[in-house]
Amino acid sequence: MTDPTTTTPDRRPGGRTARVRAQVLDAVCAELAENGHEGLTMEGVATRAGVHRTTVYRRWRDVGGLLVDVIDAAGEIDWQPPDTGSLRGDLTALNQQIQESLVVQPSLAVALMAASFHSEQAARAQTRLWADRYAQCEILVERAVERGELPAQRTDARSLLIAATAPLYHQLVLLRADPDPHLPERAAETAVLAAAAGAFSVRRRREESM
Amino acid sequence: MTDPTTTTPDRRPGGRTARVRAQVLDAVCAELAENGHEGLTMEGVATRAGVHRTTVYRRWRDVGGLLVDVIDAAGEIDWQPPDTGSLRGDLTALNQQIQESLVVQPSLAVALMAASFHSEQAARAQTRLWADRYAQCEILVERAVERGELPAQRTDARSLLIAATAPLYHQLVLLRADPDPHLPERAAETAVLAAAAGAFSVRRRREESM
DNA sequence: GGCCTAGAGCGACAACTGTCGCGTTAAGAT
DNA sequence: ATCTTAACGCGACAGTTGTCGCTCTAGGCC
Repeated sequence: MTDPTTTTPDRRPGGRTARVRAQVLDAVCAELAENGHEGLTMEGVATRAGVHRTTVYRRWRDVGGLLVDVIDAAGEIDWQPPDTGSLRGDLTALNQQIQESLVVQPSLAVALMAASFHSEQAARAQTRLWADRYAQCEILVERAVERGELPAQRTDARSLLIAATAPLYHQLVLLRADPDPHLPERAAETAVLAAAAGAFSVRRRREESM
Repeated sequence: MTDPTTTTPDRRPGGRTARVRAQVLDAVCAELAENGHEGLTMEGVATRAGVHRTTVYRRWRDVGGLLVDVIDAAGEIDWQPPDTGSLRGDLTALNQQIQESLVVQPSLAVALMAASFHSEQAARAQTRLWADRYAQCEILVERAVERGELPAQRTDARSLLIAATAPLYHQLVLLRADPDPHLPERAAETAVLAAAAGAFSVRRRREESM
């Protein structure tokens, strides 16, 4: 029945344990969505998951531990960057996805960001997730270069992506401005114009001091 | 001694009351700086301020109330946007100020941002402060137009400012990247290039759908 | 100087949070 | 089927947080 090559002398990750983990993580998301990151409490999660407080404390230690697990789980669902046929279209679509995730009520994304200030571990998990996503998105820039939309001169993909997406996060998360339906497109377009003007060309990296 | 025209029938804002307030607000900043937003507790503030717990609870209600007061106090110190003689220089200088405020350890700015997720009131106070600062900065753009650096065609100053500054906040606050000494200048330059390419011209506001 | 009272101090209290030791359940291996 | 023990359930516990009623101090006014 079990694979004889894999000896499991110690850990016991299946059955009840796995079920408890699933219940608890579901409960965390539900609580986050319902009460925001503020209302996320060990007690509440345990109760909603139908599990004893002590269990949650033992396995996840604190709220930060719960969030790490949730964030890591979010990183495991596979996500593909948009592919619309043009850089501007791709960035706009990407920004629209971002805007939606930040604007939807309740926003798990915002709750995770807010909550990741609570715990160093959660912050690191969050950082890892974002690094992955931005790395995945670099293909947008590569495709644009192949299509000839950007000069063959290599472009700093990451900077371009940050420039395109940062205004959304800034407006919606930090400045808490009302969502602007045109913002995704305008931010994307701004980045494309800047790229066309050579703002992200790698050659610029060599200091041309002010 | 007291001004006879100002009748103070109810409130009693002077003397001990004012002293207590000053002690408490100082204590909040000290605690924020020392233990981060995480270690900010009513108890700790009261103790450090040499004041009884109940007093803090009564006057500020909760941590959010304390932060509102601190943020509002920060808004009262008068701040002037840089004036270097060129748009690129101004934005670079602005970004350098931002980067420094975010990177310095401990960063009161980061602590306030993180903490403003705790309380709706603190978040609003924070939003007000930022709105003020960005409004003040619009003069950078006006001066650039007067100098002929930007087309006379009106430019959306706020969008330009956001585009120039957002990458800093995004990298340092949300992505938690290591500070890049060139980032302030590069982000400023990117915004200037985009502006020169017409990315923020008001005419664009009329929808040219994708 | 003396009076009035806003606001601070104080201690007691209930509610909540996190920890611990021990008994029970069921996953995994034979 | 049976055994071993990882992981969960449980109740008890100390420490912390926020509230309340009361007393006392000192600011503002005469």
